[in-house]
Amino acid sequence: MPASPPPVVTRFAPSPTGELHVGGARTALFSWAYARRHGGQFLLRFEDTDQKRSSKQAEQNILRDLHWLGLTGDNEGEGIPRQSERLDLYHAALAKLKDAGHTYEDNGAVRFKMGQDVSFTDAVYGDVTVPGADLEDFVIQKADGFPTFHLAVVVDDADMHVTHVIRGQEHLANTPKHAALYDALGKPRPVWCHTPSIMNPDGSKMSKRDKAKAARKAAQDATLSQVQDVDQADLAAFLSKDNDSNDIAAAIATQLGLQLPEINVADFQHSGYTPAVLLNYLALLGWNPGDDVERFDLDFLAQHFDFDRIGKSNSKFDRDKLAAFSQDTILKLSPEQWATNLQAHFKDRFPAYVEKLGANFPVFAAAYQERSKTLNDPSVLGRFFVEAPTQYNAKAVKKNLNKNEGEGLKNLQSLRDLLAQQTDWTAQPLHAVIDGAWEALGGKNMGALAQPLRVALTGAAVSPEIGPTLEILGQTETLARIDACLLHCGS
RNA sequence: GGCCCCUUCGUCUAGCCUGGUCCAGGACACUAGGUUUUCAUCCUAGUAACACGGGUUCAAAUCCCGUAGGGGUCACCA
Repeated sequence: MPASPPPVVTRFAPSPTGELHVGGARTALFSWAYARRHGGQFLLRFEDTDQKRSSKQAEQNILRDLHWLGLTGDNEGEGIPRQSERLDLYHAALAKLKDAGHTYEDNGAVRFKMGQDVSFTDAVYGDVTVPGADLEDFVIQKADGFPTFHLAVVVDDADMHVTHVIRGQEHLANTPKHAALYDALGKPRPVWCHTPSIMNPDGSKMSKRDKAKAARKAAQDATLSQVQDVDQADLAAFLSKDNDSNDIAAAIATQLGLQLPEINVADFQHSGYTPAVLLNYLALLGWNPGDDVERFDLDFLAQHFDFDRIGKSNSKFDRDKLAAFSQDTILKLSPEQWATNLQAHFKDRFPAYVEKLGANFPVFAAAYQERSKTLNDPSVLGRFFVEAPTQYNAKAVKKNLNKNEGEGLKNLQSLRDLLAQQTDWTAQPLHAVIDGAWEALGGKNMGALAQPLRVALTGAAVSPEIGPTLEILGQTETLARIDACLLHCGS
């Protein structure tokens, strides 16, 4: 009887040196999906052999973001392994390699001898052969006694019975080393699957340093010499590229009113994208199910994901398309669900709106369901609901108020009187009032009334439907804004 | 620079393995028109790509070679 193949085991093994970025998230997603597809296990592990840069905080943040995405490791229950806590394992492996004559010391570090040609098969890039002459002896144990990444991954993956290693393409060149290590250790090699990189629209690699880069450039362009809450020395260090602190980048962005590029999963959450949308878009960056299917969920991926449809070339991250996906899912939500989601997000991000809008929040939400690409959009588009206009767009005033000898202003004045008498301040009747007034005026276009009103209420000519807009604002505020506008714009 | 990898509309991609059904399909973006009280939604239509040069073949986006461009890697980082 032939031995049945070992159960599929994949893993996501980030180094806890920073936030989870989209590239990592996609790797995790692919690993998760492959394991699910084959009824296997998806494991997590922290690769913290870099003692200087690793932190527990980073571990927590990565886990938080993974969970937000809906990806959980099957070994979280028993505790996620940390390489720093498995030194015995590496030392044992090292001893074995040493005994077999595979290693030699080099200034306190230990190197592994290469020399033979190495061949392996990658699930995406196919057969790879590297001549021994191109392979250098490499360090497997640092002078501090810690294993290097190369030794640790191999030992851990073997120990955890990982059958499929899915990781970024930058590891392709490391793979001959890993293959040689598996062989020397007498362990079966896993299937390697290297994924292409995710790039910025300008073609550069999307990296966690992009935020620092953008902030630095903006600070230099603005010849910024001081930043609130940032120490002078730290700022100087940041500006001279001595560090890439995201905190400093964020402080600069706040001071300059700059929008930093979204790179990390948390950035996209912050910007008002939902996990389902991010995951869907990310999956499509480098993989596709064939056919012309683009919109799908985790279940679909768990049923259809496979390596053979992963592309070989790098792809650029297209925010417009992400936004379109997001808008699409918002449109498909029931009004109740949308209002619930939006309120939860606003409580967290824009509490002032929740406070000010009060019971009107669902009306506010409904007004912006068709107008939002993200959960953040209503905070920008609907700012006038919480802040009265302080100035009026000149073009809008000219077109909607002043034109035809102040026709708009006159209409606004008569509308004000009608609205002042209104008792039922809800969208439907309010709409009816304007509708009636328009007919009474014998106008051919309701805009003759609605547009002057919009200018008065928002300072410009854009708002949701006029009925809900009035309802949300409330009678007192509406009248006050009309008066302010008449005073300001009426000559 | 050495070694390795990649190259279809502006972008993500289908098609390539198993040449003909591809004067190349979908999506996002863009443009035009329609619906509409503004914006948006929605509907309709449209622009737009096989990097280049050689082969092989009756026939090439698909196979082969070369060139160019892009990416990765060459750490006691992962």
